[in-house]
Amino acid sequence: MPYDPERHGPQRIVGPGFHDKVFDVVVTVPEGHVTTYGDVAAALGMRSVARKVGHALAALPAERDDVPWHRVVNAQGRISRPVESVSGRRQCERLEQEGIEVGAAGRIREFTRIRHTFA
DNA sequence: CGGCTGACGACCT
DNA sequence: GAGGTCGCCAGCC
Repeated sequence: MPYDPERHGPQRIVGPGFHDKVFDVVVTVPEGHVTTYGDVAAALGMRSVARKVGHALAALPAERDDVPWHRVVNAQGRISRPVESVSGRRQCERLEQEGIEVGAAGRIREFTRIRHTFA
């Protein structure tokens, strides 16, 4: 069982430290492009924390709607959530909204071409 | 303080 | 390509 406000109390609004750094990096991903959890982690100087990048985005507060979380996918060029899930469908929508096509099983079309790296 | 948990990734069959 | 294994480590109990 993941987070349950009924049992664990109010959710932390703004994640300290690491979460904010993740958000700062993701904000720089240009529209029409995508990046990966691993690339974001590498941009932070910690290639090994790709999983934590995902965790940080999962905890993205609603008021941080300036963060283009939907442009972050996994290294296989797929969205890392079931397409049938609520967040999965919303990610597909927002991607296609800016011209990025999402194929079966959440596969990003032209992934290698539109992939953004932080050089 | 110690254990658990993953919006992951690299490797191997 | 499609699975399974193992390592990773910041937050949260």
